[in-house]
Formats: sequence, C-alpha cells, structure tokens
Amino acid sequence: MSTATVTKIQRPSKEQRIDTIVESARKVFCSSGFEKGSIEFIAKEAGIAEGTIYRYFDSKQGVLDEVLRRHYSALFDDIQQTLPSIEGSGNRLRYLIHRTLITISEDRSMCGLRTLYARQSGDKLPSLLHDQNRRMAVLMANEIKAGMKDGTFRPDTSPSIVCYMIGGALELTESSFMTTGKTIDVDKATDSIWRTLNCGIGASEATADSLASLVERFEHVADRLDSV
Amino acid sequence: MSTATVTKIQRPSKEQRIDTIVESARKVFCSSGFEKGSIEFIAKEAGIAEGTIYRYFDSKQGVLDEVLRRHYSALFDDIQQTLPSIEGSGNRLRYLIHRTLITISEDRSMCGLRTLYARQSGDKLPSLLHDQNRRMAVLMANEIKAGMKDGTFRPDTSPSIVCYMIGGALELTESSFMTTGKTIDVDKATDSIWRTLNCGIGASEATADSLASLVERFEHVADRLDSV
DNA sequence: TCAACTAATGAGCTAGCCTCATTAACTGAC
DNA sequence: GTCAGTTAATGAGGCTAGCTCATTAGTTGA
Repeated sequence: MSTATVTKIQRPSKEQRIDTIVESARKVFCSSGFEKGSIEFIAKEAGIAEGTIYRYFDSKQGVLDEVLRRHYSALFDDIQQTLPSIEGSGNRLRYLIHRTLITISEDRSMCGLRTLYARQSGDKLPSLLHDQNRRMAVLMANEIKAGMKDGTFRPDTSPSIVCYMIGGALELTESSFMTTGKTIDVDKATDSIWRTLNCGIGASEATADSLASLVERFEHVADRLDSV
Repeated sequence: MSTATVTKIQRPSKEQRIDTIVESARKVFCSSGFEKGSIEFIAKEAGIAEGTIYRYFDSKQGVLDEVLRRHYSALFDDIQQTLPSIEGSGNRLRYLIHRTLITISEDRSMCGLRTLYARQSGDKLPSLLHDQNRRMAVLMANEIKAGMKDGTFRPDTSPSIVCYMIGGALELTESSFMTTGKTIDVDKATDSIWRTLNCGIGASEATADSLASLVERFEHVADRLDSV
C-alpha cells in the first residue's frame, strides 16, 4: 500500500534460515564449546529469536548434529571419490590416515568441537559422530582385511585392534594439537603412525634390508655352487 | 535434658560424611551418568540435604573428581609398586597395557563413567582424569624411551605416537566393551595389542618359509660338496 | 482483498546447580 | 551442668539456560 513508513521484512527461505542458524551455531560452538555456547547467543548471532531455532531444530543437540554433519559430509564425499583410485590396501589405509589428519589440521576449531562432541555423547544413543567414527573404522577395517588376504598384512592381524590403534593415534594427535596449539606436520605424523603400524616398534633381530642383502648374497653363492 | 522425646542425631565424622557422599555419587553417576545424575538425587541417596554436599565440595564436578580420584589411586598405587620389579622395558610396557585392561574389565560401570568424563572435560582446564591419562602416558613413554636406548625398541620410534596408539587401543577397547556388553578377554586383548605394536602389521619380505627353503638348498649343496 | 496458512517472536515455564540465612549439634571453659 | 563460641546441616530461593506456546507478522492463492 503506502510505501513510506511500513517496511515489511522479507523472510528468507527455509534453506537460508537453516543455513544461517547452522553457520551461527558453528561459530558460537567453535568459540565457546557446546556447553557454554547458548541458544540465546546463537540466536543473537543469527539475528533471530530463540524460539525460531526450535522451529527448525528439536534441540540444541540437534543443532550441533547438523553443524557436524555438514562438516563431515565433505570429508566422506572426498574419501569416497578418491579411495577407489588408489592401488593397494596398504596405500589406501595410509591415505585414510593422511586424509583424516589433513581434516584435523585444516579446521582447528571444528576439531575441538569434534572431540568434545565425541566425548560427551559417550553414554548416549548412537550419535551422529559415533556413526561417523564407525564409518571411518569400517573403511579402515576393510582395507586391513583386504591386506590380510592379499598378503600385504600379516594374517594374524586383528582388524579391530588395529582400527582402535589408528583411531587412538588420530584422536590423541588431534587433542594434543588442540591443547598445545602447535601446528600438525601432517606428512610427518602420517609417516610416524604408518611406520609404527607397519613395522612395529620391536627391534627386529635382522632388519628387512639386512635380510634382503643376505638372501641376495646367499643366492649368488648357491648359484655359483650349483653351476660347478 | 529430658531423655524421652528429644533424640539428638549423632553426626558422623567429616571423613565418614565425605565417604558417604562420594559413594552415593559414585552409585548415581554410574547408573545415570554425570549429566543426569543430579545433586538432588545424590543427596537423597546419601540421606542428606543438597546444601551439605556443597560444604564438602565446590561443585558437582568436584564430586566427580573425587569419585574418580579414589577409583584411580588404587590403580596407580598398584602400578607404582609392581612396575619396578619387572625386568625389561618391553615387559614393563606390556604390563602397563595388561594392568589397564584389567582395571577396565573389573569395573564396568566405572569405566563408562571414566570414558564419559574424559570426553566431556575435553575443552576444559586440565582436569583430574586428563592428569591421570597423562600420568599413564608418561609411564608408558618412559618405558618406550628406555627401550629405545637399550635396543629393545627401534631407535626411530616416536614415543608420543606410540603412547597415542596404545591409549587409543585401550580407550576404544573400553568403549566397545561398554557398548557391546561383552566381556573382555584381557590376556587375548593384551596379546593382540602387544603383537601389533611390537611386530607391526606389515608382512615381512623374507618369510620364515622362504628362509627355510634357502637353508635347505644350502644344506643340499653342502652335502654334495661334502661327498666330493 | 481477504481468509487460510506458515514463520517468527519473546515472555514465561521448568529443571538443576548453587547460595545463604537460619537452625541444630558439638565443644571447651568455668 | 551450662552457656558461649564454633562448626555442621538444612532447604527455600536465586539464577541460568534449554525449551514451549500463545500471540503477532508475513505470505499466498482464490
């Protein structure tokens, strides 16, 4: 009607609204953590009322779920695209470790959130992040099993224990990264985890190299003797 | 004065009071978790008023700290007594793994609490359990470093990464133990972790078989030479 | 243009941690 | 024994934060 004083506020679409909420929540959770990042503050950050958030989400937890879901879907999409193109179960397993560490180092604040989230949903029903971790564990376990079949890995390996060890190394690298504030040297950390995993920490009586040269030498002698 | 109706309630000692509170809190936290185990309920369980708890503890968190501190002091006391009597850094490291798994399998509910607690204190100031974990990590790192010096372990081992891997294996064994409800076969799990850690998962280039056949071949040649 | 519908609001409900004025029990001097 | 001073216990109430819902604002289609 009249154009002078009445300015109707155009409402954003449902998708835009959700995007705004999730992005605001991400910022707030990342800087204050889940506990201290209040709904009131998220609403303020998004420029809306508290109640509006509850039109789109069941609970505060639901908001966090969506924040993390969006963050992780990128990681898994990328992995699902890249993984099949890598030759050899060993290389694929190494890639999974490397790729996860990249994600960790890329988004410091989100990783703090991720850890926190993993922790507090410990006793609750299977949560979103629990599922994500499980999903990653399944990817890794598949490679380990494949490697055990094709001879890349020792046949007496326990896939679940190895997954636990990798998961632990990743999570604790992540958490030390968070607490110390140092930057992760992704390649170095990957190497270190991989070497430990692949070769173990035990000093072998004879190293692979020394054995190889020994074998070569013996074969040479044997050939000579045979030819006589 | 008169003895008939006025019955004065005898007060327990400070130690007894604290014991009662901590024990009630342990029960409540173990069955309901930290979040849902309310101070009101703990007070009811202990047969006292809410306010009384705050005479002895600063906060709900403080109560949990004490519950866990008591639980873990037993473990560390035991370790500190046993560890020096074990010969060899490898054996000591293996013992630390084994002993932790025993604690985990012994007290199921407490372990759930332990995990939950580790998780939720993720972003807070160094908490008690964080310290306990760090303490265990230091014990393990010491053995790893000692082993690197005396030749038990490879010199290019990264103690921190190895600690992370062990920690992860333990924590995730614990958490899977909690979620699946199965009992842990402590010896088997220790073996599995230890073997993986010590020998790695990589199939060695020279297998025992290939070496054996080589030796056989040499013996054969030697026989022929002998007969000449 | 107006009725039906959907989105947004924010005051208020509720639950749970924690405080503090009040009351109860203890203790040591006389 | 008794009384003053001290310490322990109480529980109503403060406060915060997640969540609800009656009310208001904006949208849409006939």
